[in-house]
Amino acid sequence: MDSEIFKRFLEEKGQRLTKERSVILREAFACEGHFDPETLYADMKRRGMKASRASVYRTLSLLCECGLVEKVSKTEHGTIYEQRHGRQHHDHMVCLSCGKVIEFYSEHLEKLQDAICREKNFTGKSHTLEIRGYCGVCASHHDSEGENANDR
Amino acid sequence: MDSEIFKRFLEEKGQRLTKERSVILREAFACEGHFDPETLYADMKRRGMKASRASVYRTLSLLCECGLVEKVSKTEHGTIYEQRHGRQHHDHMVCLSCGKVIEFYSEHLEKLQDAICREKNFTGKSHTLEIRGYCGVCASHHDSEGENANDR
DNA sequence: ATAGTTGCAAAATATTTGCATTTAT
DNA sequence: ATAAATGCAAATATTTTGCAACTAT
Repeated sequence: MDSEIFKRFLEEKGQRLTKERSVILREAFACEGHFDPETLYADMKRRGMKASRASVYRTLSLLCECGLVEKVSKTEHGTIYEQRHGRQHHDHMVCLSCGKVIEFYSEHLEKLQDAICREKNFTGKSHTLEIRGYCGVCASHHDSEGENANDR
Repeated sequence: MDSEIFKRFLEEKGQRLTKERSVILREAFACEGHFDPETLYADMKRRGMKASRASVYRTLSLLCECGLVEKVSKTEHGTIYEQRHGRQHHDHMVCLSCGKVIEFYSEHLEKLQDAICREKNFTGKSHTLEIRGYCGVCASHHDSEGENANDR
């Protein structure tokens, strides 16, 4: 179980798995995807669980440290985290027309990135690859329209 | 010239290319790579050019709007921008510790993405790949310590 | 005169930290 | 009794915004 992993991690540092930390861990893992500290805090409050905003931030740091959670990116609306335990890595294709998200994974792609990191003397910890374009369905309807110029 | 593009863009909106905006544009294009608003502002001041911090932020927004500059990512140390005009596509590595951005380009990587798209029947138009981790300098400090990327 | 721009200082946002109090062992 | 954790409020850091003064047409 995830809380066991966290507990062991904390004990190794002479720290404790408190009620508050358990609650925050549970919340983080409840949303099987991405989350940000404020939303997590709000959801927690709404459900009547008690832990302060400061504890949310402090606990998320710890969860990152032990690898159960990972900082994915920073946006206008704050840092985005995702729970990492038991989830396999994948990348995304996003359809510019219908918004569909296609997940994919390529071993070859991963290896290639490792090689590039080595070449640049960079210790890669995670990555995000988003390919924007048109899914099969939309691509066929697409020939005519003028579309947005968000290309790179 | 870049300032011509900017000027035309502004005039189309009924706005003006002021001295301050010119200075900021010049600064942004002076550093042939990445920059953040604070550094740009500091450099500008150091060189004795006059424009307020507020104008820096306001002008960077405009430059993004017209495509001469692009927001690359947000780090602990602020938003990173890069100048886009006449520059070829590349991807990024971002150091989680010091915020440094390393550019890279791999033909192989591009080809591989094309192949994956074909496989998924997806028509790729553009992509963003960000590899997060630790640059050579930070990685070495990182081994010894207890894994804390919160250096200030 | 008018519409746009500037700089400043205050506000907004997100996150971190100092500290007195509380909690677990 | 001791070490650690909590909540709060204040502090930071980055960015945005309101507004009075300024500038170009």
